[in-house]
Amino acid sequence: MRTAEKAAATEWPTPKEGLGIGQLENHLGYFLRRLQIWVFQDFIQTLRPMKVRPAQYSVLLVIEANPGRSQAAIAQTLSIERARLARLLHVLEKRKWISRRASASDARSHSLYLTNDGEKALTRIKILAKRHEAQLAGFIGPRRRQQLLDLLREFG
Amino acid sequence: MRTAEKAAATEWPTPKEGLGIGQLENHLGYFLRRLQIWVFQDFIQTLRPMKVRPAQYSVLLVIEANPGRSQAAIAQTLSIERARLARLLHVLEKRKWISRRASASDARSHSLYLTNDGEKALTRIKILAKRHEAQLAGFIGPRRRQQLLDLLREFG
DNA sequence: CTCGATTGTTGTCAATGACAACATTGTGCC
DNA sequence: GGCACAATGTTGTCATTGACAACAATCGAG
Repeated sequence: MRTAEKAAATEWPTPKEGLGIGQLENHLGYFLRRLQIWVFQDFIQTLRPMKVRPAQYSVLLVIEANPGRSQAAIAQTLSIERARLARLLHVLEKRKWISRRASASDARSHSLYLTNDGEKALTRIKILAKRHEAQLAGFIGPRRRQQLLDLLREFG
Repeated sequence: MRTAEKAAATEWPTPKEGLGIGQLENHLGYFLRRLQIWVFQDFIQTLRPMKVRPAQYSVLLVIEANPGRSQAAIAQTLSIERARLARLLHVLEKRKWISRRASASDARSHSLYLTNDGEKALTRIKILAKRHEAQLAGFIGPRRRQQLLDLLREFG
């Protein structure tokens, strides 16, 4: 039993082609990262016509879903640092996709909105994002994609 | 039916506390990245006593599982660029954890091995890594962790 | 042998996350 | 009202990571 335990814990199948990954097989983070990299790569490629990166896209969607909120609120929602969000917004503002207005209730904060240009752009962006999601479903299978989404969504 | 479709596609629950994330709810990449960041953060924190980062850890495990292989083979296995792996190995070599020997069959390539120090360090590293994985199971639940692992492992 | 491919290395650039400092403004407390 | 402390947005800096290009040395096919 002791030897069986040891064997079960240390032996890993070495595929004929390529190398084995050893105990990485037991690490969720490894596979999580590999898939995440694939997903982001595909997203960047698919969204290249609009030159939108994942972080920018997430900011646009959250502003769309919560117009008029402050940068701090957006940053907290997306777990982005305020400093980083400020720079992201600077780019989006230069592209005329968002506008910062002075908040009526708090002179420190800015209220964030999509501009008309931003809404138009987001419409096109969403079409590409949908295509990306379809490609992802093709890569890992629609069923597995939904299972992963359900599992991960529960503690966003 | 048309209105129902539209409602199902555009309305999102806005939680009482915090902001909604809009159509990000439908993007696997978003949740994938959030969990991956949590996992890596916890890994880095837990492994801090050994000052090992995820990439270094993965390299050590793959060398352990495939001693004597070339940098190109390791890089391909982990989908790391040769350039990046070279710099990673420089650090590991300075810490006396790995050794590069001239390959007998190919003068261009190096054969990679763990040193005795490297094996000893890896033993301690694995203990911390196991602790990290336990913490992850505590965070998302052991059952969900296993489900995610099974789902993700199928197309490493 | 010659030409193209492979291997390891170095340099550079962009994106990202982390931290610190700062001016401005809000809030709680006396 | 006045004061200390917190929050907000901004800028600067640093480290990590991935991507790409160039290079010398070497291999392999023809």
